[in-house]
Amino acid sequence: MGTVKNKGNVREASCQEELTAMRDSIEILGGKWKLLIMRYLTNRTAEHNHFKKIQRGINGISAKMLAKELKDLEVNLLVTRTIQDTRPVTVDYAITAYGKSIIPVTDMLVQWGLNHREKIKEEVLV
Amino acid sequence: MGTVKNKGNVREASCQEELTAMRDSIEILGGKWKLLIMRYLTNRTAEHNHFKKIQRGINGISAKMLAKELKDLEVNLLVTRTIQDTRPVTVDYAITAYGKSIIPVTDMLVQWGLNHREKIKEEVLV
DNA sequence: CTGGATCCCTTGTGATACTG
DNA sequence: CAGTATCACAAGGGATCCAG
Repeated sequence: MGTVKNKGNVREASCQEELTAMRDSIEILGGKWKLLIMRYLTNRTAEHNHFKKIQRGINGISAKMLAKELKDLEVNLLVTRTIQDTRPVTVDYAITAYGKSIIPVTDMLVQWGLNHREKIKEEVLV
Repeated sequence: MGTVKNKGNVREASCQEELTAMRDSIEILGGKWKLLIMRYLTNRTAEHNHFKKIQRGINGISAKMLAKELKDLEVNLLVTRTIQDTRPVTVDYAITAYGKSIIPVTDMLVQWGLNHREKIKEEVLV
């Protein structure tokens, strides 16, 4: 992609583009919680996920953090926020169609994490 | 995977395992730089990559950060560190066979980042 | 060139208390 | 229940100087 000058430069250019793209991804999805939240929501698209439920589902996250992270995700069109007309009030969060585009990312991270745990075991034995 | 008690619990258990696995991944690969470094190195397995060269390749990273991140990656067996017998001394870094296991992860992030940029364009037009 | 040491500012994150 | 406000601290990260 992009302007192709010659064999030597093509690769250079695309590598830099790759790094830039990764920077974007990391900026939006980075940090300790966002991908966990996204994964949690993708695993429960069938249910209503209100604030407290999500907080209980993601071990260790504080209300403050969860609120902030959800807001960020909403701004980036990855989740929706819906105020339910209940008493007391609840707010449901759901992953958007676009938000589902990050499933491959979390899939890879889940796999890698599981694999890494195996790797560590091996290393200890060796 | 894991112990299967009944239909209802299976999904619960595996979901928590997924989140735990992701936490591991995020802990090891998280932050602003590590995945960029890994990507940089995977794109240049054929070459010798010494410290300064990497720093130049990854826009904006300071020597302090690069040194720290490379050390972390080395501890986790993702990169190797080789002191070259040159004058003045240079040190080469290379991705390990195991380190290549994160290529799928960075691939997904690159793709997502590129895709996201398109998405943003669309949104602006709408 | 590599990269440790130091200083310092910014940001992330947690704890707690509080409001609608 | 949802979410904000506040305080407080740890971690992230930049700049600079310096030594092997």
